[in-house]
Amino acid sequence: MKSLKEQLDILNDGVVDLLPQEDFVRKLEKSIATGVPLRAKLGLDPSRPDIHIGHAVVLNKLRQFQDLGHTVVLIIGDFTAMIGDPTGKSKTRPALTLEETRENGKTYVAQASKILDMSKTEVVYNSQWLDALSFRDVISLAAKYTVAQLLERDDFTKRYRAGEPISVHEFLYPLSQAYDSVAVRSDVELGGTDQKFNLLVGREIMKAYGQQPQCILTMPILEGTDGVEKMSKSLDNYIGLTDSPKDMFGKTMSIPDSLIARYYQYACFATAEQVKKMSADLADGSLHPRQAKVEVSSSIVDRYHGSGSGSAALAEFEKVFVRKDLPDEIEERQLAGTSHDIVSLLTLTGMAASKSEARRLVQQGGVSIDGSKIVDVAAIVDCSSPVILRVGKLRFLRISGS
RNA sequence: GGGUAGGUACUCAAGCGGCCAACGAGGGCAGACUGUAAAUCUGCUGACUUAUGUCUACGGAGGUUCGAAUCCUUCCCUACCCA
Repeated sequence: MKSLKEQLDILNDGVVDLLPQEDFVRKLEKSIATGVPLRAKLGLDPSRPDIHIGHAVVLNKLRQFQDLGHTVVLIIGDFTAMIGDPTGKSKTRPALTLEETRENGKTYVAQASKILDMSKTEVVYNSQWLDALSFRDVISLAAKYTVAQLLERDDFTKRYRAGEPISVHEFLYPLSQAYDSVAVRSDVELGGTDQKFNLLVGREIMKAYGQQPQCILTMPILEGTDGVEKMSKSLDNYIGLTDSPKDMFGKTMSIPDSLIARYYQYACFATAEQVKKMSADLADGSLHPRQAKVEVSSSIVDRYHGSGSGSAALAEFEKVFVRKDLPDEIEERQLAGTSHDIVSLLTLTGMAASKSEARRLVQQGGVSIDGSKIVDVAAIVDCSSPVILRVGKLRFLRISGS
């Protein structure tokens, strides 16, 4: 096992908060002395099963814990997902069935295993203990925290001031997450900076249940490919762990320059030194931003698709966007009939959502067949032999009629 | 329980009897420029056989009117104040 200082250096790297530091030092000392690994907790929301590289920021940190010999406890929030939306943001997020949450949980864990060492990972479902609580238990849990304390949470404060609704179960949400910490006897809970409040509630509640309170560790929230909003699937600015090498590469290339170093630091396995060097080189102009992005993109692709796949993705990228060639692989589509007007072709293939949209695309010059732009809305396309339909810059389809 | 202010397209937000498929902003899409960047600029952004056309839409259901997102009734939902 590494020394206290070595561990602290590694674990503090890149974090926003690790609180309280003294407490954490004490826990580490004890772990080193007794040889008992720390239990690092992460709660996962299985309402959406796809992990993106934004989630990976925290998972990377967990991996460091594992590499130092500690244990990771992944909690699948199946109970909470059954109840529904805790953020109040989307009123429509449907409550999931138990089966769905289990299924999502599995997918989630499978994706997480691309980063974590599963031999040092415990996976548990929080319905296991939350389902078992009686109403009396819930009240006694709720009695351990006050409304004023809950209202301290940033988004509650804002919504309350703005006169927006806050449901009681939303108050219960941080409490149940905190109870998870009690149930798994967490030593340290990780999360994005937006989780800070919830993690701290865990600390308080653990004390109230007579346990040693957990420490909390927060990691930055990675911005999505738009460079502004946090990465999320619903904003469609995410890079998924299961994205194809091509997409992964392309999406990473499209991030704004200001994010390059951040992605290098948090999405790749870059050391603090390397990040520093890249930032400096970018700043003094010795490294072209595009080149830096190529490095970051390849590194990300390599990481999730195996080494070598990054350079393959780069080659493909150069081909399509620099030399304007067609991509290697184009999705194929069989259609009945050998000639269609362009509008039906676009809607039949799903390249446009409606005929109006299809017309718009054509009128704006966004549609081409075999490389030549279609300008006439009423154009008839002969597809007795396969043709390449292109919409916008990125969407290709090979169509053959029959 | 009482009072007040509200519920408009993906989001925010105008409109308050015909000129409203509904101002504006954001987002999205397409085009120009580029490093597939970002920023910027231009256009589009309910659907339908593209038609000075039809249909569907302004919380739900009814009603008044030649005509309603706009007026009335009622129901549902939200916040705030009072109890």
